[in-house]
Parts: sequence; C-alpha cells; structure tokens
Amino acid sequence: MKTPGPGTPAGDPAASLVAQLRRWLAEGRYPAGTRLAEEAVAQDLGVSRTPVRLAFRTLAQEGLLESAGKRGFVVRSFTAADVRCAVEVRGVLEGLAARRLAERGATAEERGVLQQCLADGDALLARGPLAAADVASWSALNARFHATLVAGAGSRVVADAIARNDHLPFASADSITFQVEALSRETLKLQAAQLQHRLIVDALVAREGARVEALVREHALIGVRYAPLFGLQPVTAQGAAADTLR
Amino acid sequence: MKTPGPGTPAGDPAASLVAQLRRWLAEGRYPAGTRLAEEAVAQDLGVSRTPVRLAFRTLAQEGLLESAGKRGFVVRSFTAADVRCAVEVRGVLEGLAARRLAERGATAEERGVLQQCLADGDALLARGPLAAADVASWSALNARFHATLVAGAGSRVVADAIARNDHLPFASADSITFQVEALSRETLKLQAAQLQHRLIVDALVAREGARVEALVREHALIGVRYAPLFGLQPVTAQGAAADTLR
DNA sequence: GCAGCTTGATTTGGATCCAATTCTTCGAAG
DNA sequence: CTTCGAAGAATTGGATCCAAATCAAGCTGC
Repeated sequence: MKTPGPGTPAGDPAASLVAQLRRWLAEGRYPAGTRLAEEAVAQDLGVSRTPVRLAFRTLAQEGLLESAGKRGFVVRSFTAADVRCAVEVRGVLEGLAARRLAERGATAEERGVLQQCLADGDALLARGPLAAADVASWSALNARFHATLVAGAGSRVVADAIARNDHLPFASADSITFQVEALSRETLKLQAAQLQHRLIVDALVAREGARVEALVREHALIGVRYAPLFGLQPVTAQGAAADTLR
Repeated sequence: MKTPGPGTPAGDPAASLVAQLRRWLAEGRYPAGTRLAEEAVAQDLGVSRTPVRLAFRTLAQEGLLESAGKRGFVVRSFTAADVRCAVEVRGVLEGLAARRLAERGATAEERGVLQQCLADGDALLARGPLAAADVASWSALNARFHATLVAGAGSRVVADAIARNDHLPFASADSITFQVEALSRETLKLQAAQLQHRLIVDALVAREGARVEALVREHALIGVRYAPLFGLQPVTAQGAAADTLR
C-alpha cells in the first residue's frame, strides 16, 4: 500500500505536500491536460506559492507533470501504452536487481524473508476464494517480496531507478488492482502470481541468474497482460474503475 | 558531448542553473560528502537563494545530491560499483528500447540513420589510429546512434527513464572517456564499439529482438569492463583523470 | 572534572513583494 | 469581415523578509 494513512499524518511538511499532490493526481482531481496554476494549487493546499513551486519541479521530474513552455506545468496524460511501458521498465529493472541478487547469492536471512512470503501466500490462498479483507494481506506480503528483491541488488542506483519509475501510474509492484466484485477470478490471478513468486525463489536459491531475470520480467506483466486471460479488466491509464481496490 | 559550450550561453535561466551545478559537481568543485549551503551556492552562482532551492530539489531527484535530514543536502558520493550499476541500468533500459524497436520493425529512415552512423564510423577508423580531433566526431556519431535506438522505442516513458539515469556519472552513452595519451589503444576500443554497433544494426534489421537486446546490454559495458582489456584505465567515480577527454 | 541545560548563531522553510514575460482581449484599419 | 496591433491582465521567476528548527558553544551545577 502506498497511502500512509486515512488522514494526513503530516510527517515532513514539504514531502507530504508532494505526496498529497501525487494522490490528487492519481485520484483524477486535476485531470490530464489540465494546466496547473501555482496560485490555484497553492490555495487548494492552503499554503503559499513557494512550496508549490518546489513540489511542481519534483512532480515534473517524476514525470507526472510536464513543462508547458514558459507557462507553468500541465498534468501529464498517460495512455494505456504508457502504462504498459512503465510496467516493462519495472520488469527490466527489477529483473536486473533479482539477477544481481542471484549472482551474488542470497543470504539466509533474505531467503527466509522470501520463503515466509511464499508461506503467507500459501496460507492466504489455501482458504479458498479471497475475501475483500485479504487484499491488504496480499499487498503486504507482495510488497515485502518485491522490496527484498530490490534491496538484494545491493545498489542504491538500481533501487533509485526503480523508485523513480514507481511514481508512474500502476508501475509500482504494489499497485495491483483488485476488482472486488470479481474476487473469484482475482483469486486465479493471485494463484498465478504466487506460482511466479515460487519460481522466482526457486531460481534465486539455485543462483540461476538468467532464469530469475526472465521470471521477474514476466511477473511484472501480470497486472497488464494477464487480466484478460482471467476475464478481468486491464488497468486503465487514468484512475482505476470505481469498484476496484488499488 | 554534454557541455553546451565554453561560456555560459544562458538559454533557459532556470535550466541552465541546474546545468551549471551539474557541471560543477562533475568537475569536482563541491567534492563528494560536502554539505551544500543554499546561501553559499547562491553567492557562487550570483543569484538569490530561491532558484538555488529549486535547483537543489532537481539535483536531489537526479541522484546527484542527497538529503541530509533537515540540514540541507550533501554531495552524493559515487563508488566504482555505483558507476558500474548505473551503466548496467542503462544497458537494460537501452536494451529494452532496442528490443521494442526490433519487434515493431525499424523504418527505412531509422535504418538509414543507423547505417550512416556505421559508415561514418568506418570512415573514421579507416584512417588508421585516431587523432585527438576525431574524438568529437566519434562522440557525435555515437550520440546519434544511441539516440536513434532510444527514440525507436517510441515511448516517452522509456526515454525518460534513460534520460534520468543519464545524469549519473558516466552512465550516459555519450560519456565515453578518451585517454589522449593512449590513442592507439583507444582506437582498439572504438573498433570494438564499431563492431558492436554493426552487430546491433544487423540484429535490428533482422528483427531479432532478443539478440539485439543482449548486444545492446553488452555494448553498454564497454566503458567500464572493456578498458582493462585494452590496457586503459577504467572510469573513476569522481571526475576523470586530467589527461582524459570526456 | 564531567554532564546537562540554556542561550546564541546558523540555516532552512514559508510568505510576500517586485519585475519580466506572456497571453488575451479590445480596438482600429484595411 | 478579417487581420494586425496595442494595451491590459494574468502568471511565472527572482529577491527579500520573517519564523521555526537545528546545531554549537558556553555556562552552571553536581
């Protein structure tokens, strides 16, 4: 899960400003193509123009806004192809991280975390079709699994590249959509994901670098390419459907 | 070549500010680990604190600075391993771009540009060992070659990911170092690069996606992994040696 | 002599003010 | 009626000012 909480915990004032704007952009406030005036956004946030100017530069660098010449920024529009590309970028980067982890050999602790994720996934899926409350559990173990892979690369450069890409819509590993009205089919998708997790760990402990890289790259596509196979809606570029949990 | 010119052409005032700071960081002014005070840098640049604050956020997002808690930013230090990782990241991203280009099929115009790059490289290397003046020619054709591959992906998401990574030291495709005192050995390296370019184009026109991806990934390593094979110094993390052209 | 606290200085974050640039709209001429 | 031009409004970029927070040094008390 990406959102820190229901309210606004207000950790770092400047950072939470960017986070708030990210949320608003994801929610569809300020639709794609909208020109963002500093003054208006500052009023919406209840702050001065100065922190908004800082935040705009950050968001522009993240790719969520784009410079409109000398006339401020406009909300970047993402096509379905853009989403697929962002997912593919994550695939190659996370694949690189996993390969590096495989080549140097995972520590016992790392293998333990990954295998615990597998066990948690087994437990979750053994209870039959998912309930709505299980979504958060899966998100948590999934996030732990992928974070372990990324951290395993042992390189801040790789981790930063993935983190930067994660800001794009639906590019993050833990931005899986769930259609709560189709939980039985979602369960099929999660079973596939769980199998891929298992294969990844298998290749990882065997130190099969090329195989683990290929598996991770394939696994990244599960959100955008597997959905039709299970009769699910693929992710849309701007915001999820109303009946989906993200 | 990255530097826009000898003086400060002052195109966009704000953008050239971060460009200037990037240059200063690359040149080793403000060494790694230095805490950058807004006031001091503002005086160095001859501007107020406001544009410096904006620039710092941009540079931090690019990975050249890192946040020092509540106490501003410090200059990020890059180890040799960091440089190798940045190069590997470029490899997988540019490999992805080239594969996409191969899979959709390069247009006649794209093939023309790439083959012109090959011809230019042949002409350059046919004249025997390189002269110092040839370095710029190679840089130009090399930049054109790689830009064509990246643009060929047809995705701004991929291009942006590569562009972001290019800010890291020696991660950019056109940041090849030349030891002007060892031009004969540098010529050997460039002959290897030219061969790789040729193989890439060969795989590209044959639409061999997997092969072109593997070749591009290998080609990315030429700056950091091939140098010892030719008796050349590998790139160092912070700034090039005095007798190298970048 | 050392530890803890307090006070001062430095520095960052936010707000406001001013200048410069750009977009828009209104008007006039062809 | 269209088009060019000019004046006005809006908006961004830069500079300065103020408050808040953090670090550093010195001082007092044990």
